[in-house]
Amino acid sequence: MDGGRRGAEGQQGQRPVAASPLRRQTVTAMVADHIAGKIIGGEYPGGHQIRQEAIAAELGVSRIPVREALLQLEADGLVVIRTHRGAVVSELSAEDAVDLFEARLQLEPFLVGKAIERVSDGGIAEVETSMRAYERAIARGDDPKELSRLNWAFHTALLEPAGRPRSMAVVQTLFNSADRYLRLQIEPAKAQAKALREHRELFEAFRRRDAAETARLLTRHIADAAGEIVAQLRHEAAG
Amino acid sequence: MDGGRRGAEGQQGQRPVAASPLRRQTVTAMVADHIAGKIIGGEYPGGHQIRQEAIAAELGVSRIPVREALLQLEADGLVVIRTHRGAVVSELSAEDAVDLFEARLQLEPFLVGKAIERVSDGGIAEVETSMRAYERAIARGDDPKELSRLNWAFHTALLEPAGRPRSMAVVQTLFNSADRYLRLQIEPAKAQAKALREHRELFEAFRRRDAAETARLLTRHIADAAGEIVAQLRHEAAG
DNA sequence: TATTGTAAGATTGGATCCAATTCAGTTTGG
DNA sequence: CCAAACTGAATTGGATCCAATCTTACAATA
Repeated sequence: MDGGRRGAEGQQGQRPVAASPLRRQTVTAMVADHIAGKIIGGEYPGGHQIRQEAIAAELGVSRIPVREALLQLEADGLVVIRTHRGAVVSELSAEDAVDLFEARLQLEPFLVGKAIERVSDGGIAEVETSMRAYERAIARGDDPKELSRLNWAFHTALLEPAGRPRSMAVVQTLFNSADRYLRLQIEPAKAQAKALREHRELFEAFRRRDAAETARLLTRHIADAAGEIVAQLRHEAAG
Repeated sequence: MDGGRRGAEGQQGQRPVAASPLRRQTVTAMVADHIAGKIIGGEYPGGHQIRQEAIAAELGVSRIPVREALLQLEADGLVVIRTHRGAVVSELSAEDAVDLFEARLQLEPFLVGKAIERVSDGGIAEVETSMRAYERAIARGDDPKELSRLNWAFHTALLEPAGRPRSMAVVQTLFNSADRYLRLQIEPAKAQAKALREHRELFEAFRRRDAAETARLLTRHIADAAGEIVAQLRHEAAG
């Protein structure tokens, strides 16, 4: 969800402790997180015009960090900037969704295979941890934004052991660009139960270090989500 | 090579013609192109510190557009920015090269397959055009930067008909990040002859709309380049 | 009426100036 | 003699102000 924004050096310990434990955060990074949150949370829908002055006033900063934040968000695929016309929350056509998901389908199964080749027991434990966190969040009925974050954390845990940071960054961007549309699909209880079951199957195969099976499950997992999102987008476009 | 920088609305007709044909270019875009050129051309080697003030003075602009240009270049993978520490031309380890090229190996053969499904006769003609432009440039002995640009134009022509702009953007970024290291490999006459032969084979298979063969050739083409670059990087790291 | 031209307001792009952080060299205390 | 603390310049991050561009509404003309 974060996209690797720099500036935050760790958790943000809210309280003003003495000898403040490194809560250094550049204003640009704060603004970027703020806007990204609104977009991912659906508060700024696709097509929404983002006015620099409005954001600046809202956060009590100047327009400079807002502009630089928008540039980063454009790199993450969340907004589109046109010269002298400002930033608009990027919209996703059905074709774009197919585009993004098929790219993920090429990359993620491959990466998970590499991950299984190299993963340590600790890495497997981390996958289990993030899976359980996701399950707990569903049980608690957490909001979609949090669910999305944890869903992505699970995917990250699966792929991270591959040791391919550049590919991971690409996959992250692809995910970010479609993320908020997945939110609609992940809400219904039925879809949640399905995602949960698929995550468990994935983890089981991963734990057994069964590369072929894991790749197959991951492919199906992504393709399923893609199918539903594309159907939804086509439906919206028609209606 | 461009990465889709905005601001240029067409060719830049140098002369100050009456009714100037839309030579509008934002300063940020100019600066970004300038720095990108230096990096790709090898003038700024990996690890080189980029000082905002120096660039600003050199181009006679303020530091604001320089900073924003650097943000765009970071998205293109050409520089790395660390808070309060400025931008450094990104370096490529052998592991990074493997990372980048294997990602391309997942995406490009897939995309060329899609391209063949959908390509028109005009699209095939464009591939031939860009291939011939590359051949002429080699015959003329053009500089490595120009060769790199034309090599990429050929790849673009092969993949563009797939109609997958998001995937294309990803591939472009992956290419940009390794591009300038390929320069070293592309210079020797022997390597040039090989690249040229492979391009011809690719075009032939593409023209026949032989998806399987084209994908196979493209895979080998990319893998070959990857192998040489990785070997070179390992050599440098050792020596 | 449809189209073109024009002017005012809104909005973004860029320059200049100030603040915060980093870094290199030096000093100080052990 | 070395490590830690300090001091200054160098450098980046951010605020304020000005310029360039776009948008919208309205008027003029065919």
